[in-house]
Formats: sequence, structure tokens, C-alpha cells
Amino acid sequence: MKSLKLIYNEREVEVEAGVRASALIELLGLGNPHPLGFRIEEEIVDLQTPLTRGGRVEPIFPGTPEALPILRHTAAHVLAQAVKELFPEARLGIGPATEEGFYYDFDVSEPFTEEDLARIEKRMKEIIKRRIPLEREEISKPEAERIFTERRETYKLELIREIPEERVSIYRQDDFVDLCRGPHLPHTGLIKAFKLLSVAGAYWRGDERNPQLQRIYGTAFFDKEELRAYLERLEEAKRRDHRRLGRELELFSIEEEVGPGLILWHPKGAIVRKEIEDFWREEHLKRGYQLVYTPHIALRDLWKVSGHLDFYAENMFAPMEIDERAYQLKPMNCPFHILIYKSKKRSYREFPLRYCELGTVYRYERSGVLHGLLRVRGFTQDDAHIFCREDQLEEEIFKVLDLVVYFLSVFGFREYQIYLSTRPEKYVGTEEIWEKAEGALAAALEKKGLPYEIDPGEGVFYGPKIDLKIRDVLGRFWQCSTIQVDFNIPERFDLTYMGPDNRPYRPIMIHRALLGSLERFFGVLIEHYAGAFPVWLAPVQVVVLTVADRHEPFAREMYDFLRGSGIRVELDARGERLSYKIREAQVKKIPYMVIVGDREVEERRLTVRTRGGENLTFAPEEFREKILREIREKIV
RNA sequence: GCCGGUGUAGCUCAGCUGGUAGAGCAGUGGAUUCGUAAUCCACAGGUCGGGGGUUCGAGUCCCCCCGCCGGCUCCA
Repeated sequence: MKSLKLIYNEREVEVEAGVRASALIELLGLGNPHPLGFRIEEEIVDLQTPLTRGGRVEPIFPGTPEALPILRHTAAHVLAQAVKELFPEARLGIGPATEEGFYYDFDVSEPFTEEDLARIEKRMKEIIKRRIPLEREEISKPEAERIFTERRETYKLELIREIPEERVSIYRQDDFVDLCRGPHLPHTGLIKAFKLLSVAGAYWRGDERNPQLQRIYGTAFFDKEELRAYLERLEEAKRRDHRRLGRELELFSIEEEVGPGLILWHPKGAIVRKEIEDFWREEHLKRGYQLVYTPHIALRDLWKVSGHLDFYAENMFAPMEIDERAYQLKPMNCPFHILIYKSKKRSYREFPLRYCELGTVYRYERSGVLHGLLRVRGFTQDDAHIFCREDQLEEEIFKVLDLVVYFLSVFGFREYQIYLSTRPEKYVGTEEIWEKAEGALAAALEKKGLPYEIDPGEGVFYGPKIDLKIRDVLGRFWQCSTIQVDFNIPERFDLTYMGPDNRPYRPIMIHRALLGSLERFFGVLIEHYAGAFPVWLAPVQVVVLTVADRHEPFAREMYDFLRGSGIRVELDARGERLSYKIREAQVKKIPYMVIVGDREVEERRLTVRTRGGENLTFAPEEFREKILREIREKIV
């Protein structure tokens, strides 16, 4: 037998290949707490897995983040066992651990009901209580086929046939058997806290031509407190739901009479949008962009030239006919910007040329995917197209990254996940140009000091791209920004510029959006701030509240004083009690309440209650300066 | 688009096995002038998502359609 060298904490041990990983516990002296598995180099193995490779070893202990997927994966098996016991005719799909929990897909004749879920959960508890060991076996493919044929697990058979290796692993617990790579817990009793969350249809292997299975979602943790905290977080997310806050704070609405996925921005939402747009334009002009405006529709032929009718048709609204010519609602802004480029002969001296537009586009999205502001059919992209020479690409990407990071940080987003997507199987352009462009994107990311992951083969056919996801206060990630190089469209429109040698060249084009769409970004912002916008964005920045009618003259004076400085202030002089007015202002999440009673009138000073419940006093000028500064500096 | 759930006043919801609609908040009117998260009284408000059917009778049962919610796929 081959022997393997394993390194743990500077220590080197040797074991025979094929020995189960559990042997390492004793060998490395890891009795208490008991590890659930090991990481060997990049691979995670459970205690039952025979060792096949050497390298650096790290034990994985219960309760650690690395152990969670193991726990959840086993929870998925427990779920499957429970379902098979209660619904023997159910066929198994797949059941992995996910970011937040786990799921398992089942083919059943009747979809699961809420009551079924409760029954399944109860049975899972029994299975956990019995501390059933999970036993790993490695068997030949024909052997596996025999087992799963006998059990009529047709989906598992499909999976087995696609596995390239000669041998596969299965896990048993009681009579339940699953084709599975692992890793798993040693026994079911280690699942201390779990909950089934929902059921939904899901196509086998995500392909709608395949049968639809029933997917049960759940989550699991090492202790009850963590589960409680997770469920609490779900509740918090519900409270922050932009669809709910959008209605409560009168920010926007979606009306059945208008149509699905089409947004009405109400005055309170519109003012937030205006602030974002003003900031956006100002910043773009400062950074050498030129503002353009383009129409919402164009002749269909334009979309033929651009290629959208070939590769984007299914996302476009149907054409309309006017004066016997077909027009098309625009799904993108690029063809228009390109035609502005083409409106005259271009020189290398003009480069880089940066056109930006808050351009409203319409895309057909299937009805089932629409979601509040986050997924709509009509939206405004904060779009720009940059035309440059190949040698300017890296510098331009760097500048875009610099702008993105600055822009997002102003809204309080400072953590990102960045993906660099490289050449897919089907692509246009030469391999050489792709490599150059990918290199330029990577170099710009590195120069900006932004850590990123490479998504191999995930680029669009026309060029590589950088996608940026922002992390909100609840730790959720949202894709907003995207930067894409395009080798295709300059070709299609035959774009040229004159080089210093008086010969025509083809420019490189970059598409980019920082916020993605104003609608989606607004949705993310609402949830991020839970509707309590920072002062510069708040639809109402200050409300002046009177204690009694006799305080109205001074309150009105203060209201006029603040309004005169451009502060968005309201006056609440109704004959209601102060506590009622405070409550109302609080519910509307207005940052500052100015309370005017006898004391304030007498001393000509302002008592200010903040949204956080703090009480401060200011001279009127002092308060005005404070607000103006917060607006100017966009203090979050 | 598909699977499941759901749709009663502006909002949140009640309405048992079919006997033709109710509450709280919001709105309007009045009273109260009250100092840090809901003062009292009155009034008004619904073709019960839309259409068709069963029935003496449908918000309640059946069928079709639409919207919304949770997923699948995709993306800003």
C-alpha cells in the first residue's frame, strides 16, 4: 500500500492510503472536541472517507463555518429519509447544502402541503433522535446501478451514468441509501437545530423541458440559538422588504391597470431618485463623461444591425407598426450612442470618448420572475459607453472602477464581491484580443486593489466583463454594477477612427453601469436603510411640530427659515397631541423633528428630536448649518 | 412560461359546513390646546380581482382568465 504524507501544524505524519480519515483523530491527538472531518489541501473529507492524497491537513470542528455545509448536507439526507418513509413512492432528485441551508428535490404525484411539511419535520426529529450512523461505501458503477434500479430511483440512475469515474460513493442510514459524494456527519444525532422553510416546484436539473419536482427548503445549525438568530434575520428582511416599505412610505407603486413590472414613482420616491440622478450627473461630468439623451423607440432595422434581434429577441417587446414601418421599444441604449459616435468622422485625439445617459429601457421578462423594483420590465439604466483605443482599455477600466467604488461608498456600500468573466465557448473576435482585454480588466482590478474571482467561460459572447455585487447591512449581495468590453458591436456598425498615421482603426467599446438600474438600486437602498434614508436622500428631512396652536407663528417662521435654505421641511401644526405627531414622524422615518413649545418660542432655540430618539438643542442658524452640512457631505 | 399558494374598504385582516358584508388603522367633520411613539365622538368608504357556471340563493362550490407571493431559469 502507498503511504501518504500529511502535514498538520508543522508536524508530519504518515498513513497508508485507503485508511479512513477517522484514523487521523488519534494520530494527530484530536480527541476533544471531536472533529467532523478534515480539509486536506482543498478537499473536504468526512471521517469515513478513505484517504487518497497527502498534503496539509486541517481538522474541521463542529460549530465552525466550514462544518456547516457538512451538517446541512446530512440534514438534506435526513429530510430525504423522512420523505421516503412517509411517501414511499417519492423519487429522489438531488439534495445539496446551499449558502443558507439545504434542499432536496422529490418527484411525487401530489405536491407537498404545509401539513405534509409538519409531518416530515416531525419524522426528521425522530430520525435525529435515533442517532443513526451514516455509512459510506464505495462501489462500482454497475453495483450502484443495480441498487438504484431496484429502488426505482430513475433520477439517480441518470446521475450515475454521467459520472466519469469507475467507482461511486453511496451513503446509507438505516434503509435509506443515497448516491452522494459526501461529506457527511458521522450520525444524524449531531443535527441540533433545523427547520423546514418552504416547498416550491423546481425543474429537474433546472431545465424546463424536464419534469418538475417538488423542492423542500430547510436550514440547519449546530445550536438552537443560531437557528433562532437566522429566523430572526429572515423576519428582519421581511420588515425591510422594499415592496412593503415602498407602500408604507409612499415611495412607489406598481398598478395592475398599468401592467406588471412597470413602476410609478410617487413624489417621495421621485425626490430620492432626483437626488441620486443629480449626484450621478454631476460626478460624471466631473470625470469627463458627456451627457446624451436618446429616444425610447427606434426602427426595427437598427436592432437588426446591432444584432439584438438575433441574440436578444426573446427579451424584447413585440414591434409596433407606424406609417408602415416597424419600430421597436429599446431594450438597450448602445445603438443610439453608437450612432452619435458615427455622426461624424472620429479621431484618436478625441479618445477616450465617454457618453453617458440615464436611459430608460424595456425588456420582456417572463411573468414569474418579476419582483418589486428588483426585477421589472421597464427601467432606467445608469448607462455609459466608452470608446477608446486598445492601449487605453486598462486605464479606462481603472477609471470606471474608481468611479464605481466611490459612488457606491457614498451610499454606504463598502463591501463587494467582484467577478471577472472570461471567454465563453461561443465568442466573437480573436483569441488574442480576448486575452488582451481580459488582461486589461485584471490589471485594472489589481491596480485598484480590488480582490476578485475569475468566472471562467462566463463572459458574454462579445467580450469579457467585470460584475460587482454589493453587500447590504443584512449581509446580502446584490448585483448592480457591470463593466463589459464589446468587440462585436463596433464591428457591426463598422465604427472607425483615424489614427495618427492617417489610417482608419476600429475602436474598442466598453458598456458600463454603476447602479445597474435606478429601480433596482432604489429597491436595494430601501432595504439597506430599512426606509430610513440619510438626510441628503430623505424625502422629508425635517418636520416642525407644534405643541399647541399658539406655537404656530414661531413654528411657521422656523419652517420658512429652513425651507428658504432648500431644506425639505414640513410643518405639522394640526391640533393633535405632540406624542401623536412624533409617532407619525417616526413612522415616516423623518430624520429630524423640531419641537416648538413655550420654551422654544421664549428662547428662540430649537429642540430637535432625532429619528434615533436623541434630544438636542440648537440656535436656529446652528441647526440649519448642521443639516446643510449633512446634505452637502452626504453623511450616511 | 411552469409548480404551489394567494386576491374581501387606501392599508392590515375577520366572515363556521352557501342565506346577498364587518373590525382596527388611514380619510372626512366636530370636540379637545394637550411637551417626546397612537385623545374622544361621529360620518363616509366595498360591482368581495375579472368573466362564466351550479343553485331558489355564491364572498363562500365548479371552470376559465388576470394580478400578487414563494421557487425553477435568466438577468440591471
